[in-house]
Amino acid sequence: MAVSWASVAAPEPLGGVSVAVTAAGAAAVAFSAQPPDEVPARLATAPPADAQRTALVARQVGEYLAGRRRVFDFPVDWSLTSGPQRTVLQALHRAVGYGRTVTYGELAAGSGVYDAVPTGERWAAAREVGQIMGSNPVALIVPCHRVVASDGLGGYGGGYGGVEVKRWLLTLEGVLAPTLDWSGPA
DNA sequence: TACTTCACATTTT
DNA sequence: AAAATGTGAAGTA
Repeated sequence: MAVSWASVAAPEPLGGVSVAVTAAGAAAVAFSAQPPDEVPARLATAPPADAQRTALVARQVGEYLAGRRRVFDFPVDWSLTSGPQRTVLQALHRAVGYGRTVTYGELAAGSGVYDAVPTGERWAAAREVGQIMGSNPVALIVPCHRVVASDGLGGYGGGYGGVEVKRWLLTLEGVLAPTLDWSGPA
């Protein structure tokens, strides 16, 4: 296969994280310690990353999950995204740092993609942003977990248990107060 | 404050 | 064709 997978062990609700790395950067993330059997066709033809970079990505992600890293130095391979999705995700990646959050509506406005949408229909933009987050191929690195609903947590992909992951990540970053069952990244 | 209803584009069943 | 979706804002009690 053409991509290198950086697998990282992770605490509690995650279990593990795998990152697909191409020569351009991190292209996809899966919430499992074992890389998926199949990869998007786009990645199968992408130029592979050298072992050096793959190791770098694995190390930084590991440090982040351990609470010892706040920013990722490696670039993101946006080839799996397109159109408005790419615009929104890039806006998020650029504007929302560690320990910060934005609401779906704010991200929609900040990305500039929905400027033409009348104020009275902001909900539509917010919902579409939600869709984009849910289909974000580079979760974690593009911090889709830092996007919350205007009144609370909002949802998270990965089905039912997904929200648990979101909570864990936000607690890790100090956005949420630790809950009673919070055991920390270690 | 808490709960209900509406707005509506895509995607999945 | 029908239902659900990572929302937001306004209206009701």
